[in-house]
Amino acid sequence: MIAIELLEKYGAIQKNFTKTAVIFKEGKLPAYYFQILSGEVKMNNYNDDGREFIQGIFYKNQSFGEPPLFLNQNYPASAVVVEDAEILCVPKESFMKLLNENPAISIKIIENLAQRLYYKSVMAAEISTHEPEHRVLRLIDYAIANFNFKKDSNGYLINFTRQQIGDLSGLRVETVIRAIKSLEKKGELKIINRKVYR
Amino acid sequence: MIAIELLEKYGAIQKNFTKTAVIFKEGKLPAYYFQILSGEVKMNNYNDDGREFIQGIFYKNQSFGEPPLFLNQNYPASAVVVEDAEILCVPKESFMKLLNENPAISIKIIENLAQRLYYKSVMAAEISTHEPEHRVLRLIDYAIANFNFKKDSNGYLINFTRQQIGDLSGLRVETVIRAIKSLEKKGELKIINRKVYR
DNA sequence: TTTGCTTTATGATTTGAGTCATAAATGTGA
DNA sequence: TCACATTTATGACTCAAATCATAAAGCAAA
Repeated sequence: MIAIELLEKYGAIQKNFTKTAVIFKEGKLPAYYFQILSGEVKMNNYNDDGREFIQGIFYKNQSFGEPPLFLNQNYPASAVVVEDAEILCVPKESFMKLLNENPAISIKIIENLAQRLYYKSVMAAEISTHEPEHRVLRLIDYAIANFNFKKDSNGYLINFTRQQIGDLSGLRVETVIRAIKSLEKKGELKIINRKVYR
Repeated sequence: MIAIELLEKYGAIQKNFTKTAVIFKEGKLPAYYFQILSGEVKMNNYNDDGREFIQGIFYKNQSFGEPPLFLNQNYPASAVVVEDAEILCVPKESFMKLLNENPAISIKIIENLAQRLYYKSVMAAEISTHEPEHRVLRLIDYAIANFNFKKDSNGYLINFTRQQIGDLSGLRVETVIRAIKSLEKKGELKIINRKVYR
């Protein structure tokens, strides 16, 4: 997260998007640095038969879509608004200027990218070698550690739908539902009127 | 890749490792920045029943294992020598000093991490939503674009064993062998005395 | 409050990658 | 050159997750 004043100094403009709006499309060239002021954004892919994979979900104060920006490559995934969002957009050229003139920001960016790589590494190993229950549990634990899920007397409320968990972990909804039920039986998590707690 | 002279200025020492040596273990805290002078290194995980997943393979002039270094987190995977390797190691503290005193290097690091995130994004989507042939082909194409595989009249020689392709794409050897055979039939690649060309 | 959409849920069936067994070709080191 | 490990290869069988079908609960908006 970069200070809003700094972004504004480099020509950031605010854009507002409503639910389901597409911020950018897979395959397009990046033109902006994006930082979320409010709302929720996901990055996703679709395979040939329309099956979705969610690369990540991003919230207030988080940025997204930087890697292709730094590499001058096409976006490997699309960005879609999940909850109405206000987003600061800094044009590529001025963002690069910002970086060059503010070395401390580079370190922030490095930490941010490192964090996301870490997540991808863990999930890659999960997805390719572990069974569904393990995958679901790991995803939930990662989400607790990284998103600000609310904690109450039942534990952390996992603010994902079963479908989202599936799309993040490469499983089908039904499989996620069954995995969650089974994990509940094993005492790994709780289901209280359809909401998942851990 | 950071200039060797610069690394030496910040106290880099060279260590030599032989095939199968473990440079660091999953779960340990990072203490060094590593850059390869010669040889080949893989980063990998094992799941509970001993199945391997290869996070990435690294060659001359490449660095590896930085994300946890920047985050003060445990390594999410181990680093194992694939071909005898000479490696420059810079102690964490002096590497951080190097970064602070050389802002241009930060940009390099950012580009490097961005590149790896890009790969992980593509492979994550592949692994979780595509069939084996697609996964194998994408991995091969990525490898051609990023490693210096040799090109001759038959095309690029894919310098991976079937097992390595499997461990990188989350498939079993037999499945990879069958996928490659089928891709050959479809004309997507060639097999010339057991070697894969594309 | 009615209508329609999303989310959770469950059972039956299918299927494709994993598993197992086996072997030949190749490479490596003693 | 011999012994052993690695890599590629193929066929038969298994099984777990995907698929398909269906439905009820919840929610959102008209």
